[in-house]
Amino acid sequence: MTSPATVAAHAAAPHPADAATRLREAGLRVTDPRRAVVDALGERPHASADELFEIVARSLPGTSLQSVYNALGDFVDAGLARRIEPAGRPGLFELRVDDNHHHLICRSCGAVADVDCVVGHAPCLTPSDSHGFAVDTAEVTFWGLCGDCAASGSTSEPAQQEGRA
Amino acid sequence: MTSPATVAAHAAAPHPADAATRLREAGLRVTDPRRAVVDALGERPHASADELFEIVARSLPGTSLQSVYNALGDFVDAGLARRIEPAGRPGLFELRVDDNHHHLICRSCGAVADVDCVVGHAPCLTPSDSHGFAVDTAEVTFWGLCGDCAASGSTSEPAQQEGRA
DNA sequence: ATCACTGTTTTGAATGACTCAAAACAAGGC
DNA sequence: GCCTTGTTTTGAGTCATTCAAAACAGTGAT
Repeated sequence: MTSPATVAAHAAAPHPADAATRLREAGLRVTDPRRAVVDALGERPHASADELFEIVARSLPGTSLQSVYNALGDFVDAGLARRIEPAGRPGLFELRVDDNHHHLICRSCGAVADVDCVVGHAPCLTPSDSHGFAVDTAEVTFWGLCGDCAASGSTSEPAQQEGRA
Repeated sequence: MTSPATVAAHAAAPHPADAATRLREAGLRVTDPRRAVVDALGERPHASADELFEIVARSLPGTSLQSVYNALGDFVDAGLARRIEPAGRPGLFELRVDDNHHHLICRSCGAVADVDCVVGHAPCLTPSDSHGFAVDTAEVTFWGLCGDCAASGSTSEPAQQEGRA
C-alpha cells in the first residue's frame, strides 16, 4: 500500500484496456488473481467480493476469497475500482471511477443500475447549510423497485440480479 | 407544558414529547429500557447502538445491549426512529423521522450533521434515466471534513465526536 | 536467464456489528 | 390482582471483512 509512486497518472485509456494493462497503468503488479478480478468486475459491475470470488473461481480455481479482498482493496486504493456500500448490503465494486455517477438500487432484489450525473464532477449537490463542513462529495442513492420486481408484485426474494437496462 | 395556541393539525406532538408519550403514540409498550433508549436518542442524535447502550447504562444499569438493539429495531418499525448507515460505519439512529432530510458526515471523526434540504441541479435528485425503476427515495450523503477536523489538519483519528446540532 | 528484493497469495484465526432463539419476566387490559 | 402477550435477558450464531505470518511470485537489475 505504500507504493512510492503514488497515483500513477492513469492516462484514462479511451477504451476498456485489458486487465493487465489496467493493472500496470494503475501501478500494480500483474498477477493471475488480480487479472481475474478485473475481468470479473468487467463482466459484472456492482458485484460483491463474494460474487466476484465465485466468478474468479471459474477461470482460476484455487484463488482464495482473501485474495479477492486483497485485490479489491488494492484496486480501490489505486483508484482502479470504486466501492459502494448500500445500506444493509455487502460492499459492491465497480470499475467506473472517472465520472461522478450515482446508483439506483432495487429494494427487493438488490439490482443496481448506474445513473449518470449531469454535473459530472464531485459535489454535484450542495447542502443548504453545511454546518462548517468542507464538503467534497455528494453521494446520491436512489431506492425503489426495478422493473421486474415492480411487475412481479414487489414481494420477491432478495435474489441476486444485476440491473441490466 | 405548552400553550395550545394554534391548532396542531398534525397528530405528532409539535415539540419533543416525553419518552413514554412518544412510545405510547407509536403503539409500543412503555418499558424502562425503551424509555432510556428514547432519552438517549434525544440526548445524542446520530448515535450507534453501542453508544446508546453506554448512555443507557448510566441511567439504567443492567440493560443489555440486545435490548437496545431490540428497542431500536422496534422504533424503526414503528416509525419512531430512523436508521442511517454511512458506508464503513455502524448504523446510526435518529428521532427525526417526519421529514426527509439528509446528512453531512466527517470523513475524519465521523461527526454527523443534519441537512434540511439540498440545492443543485434537479437531475441529481431525479435520475436522468431511471432504468425502469420505480424510485421512491433519493438518499443524499455529503462527505467532507467538519470544521474541527479541517482546522486540525484532517489527519485526526476517527475519534467519536458528535456534530453538534 | 538468474537473482534478489519486495510485494502478493494463502491459510487460518479474529473482529465488529448484528441477528436468532429460548426461557424468565413484566405491561396493560379485564 | 390475574392472564395474555409482548419484552428482556442470556447465550450462541452469522456474515462480511480484516489481521497476521509464512510460503510464494513478479520485476528490475545483473
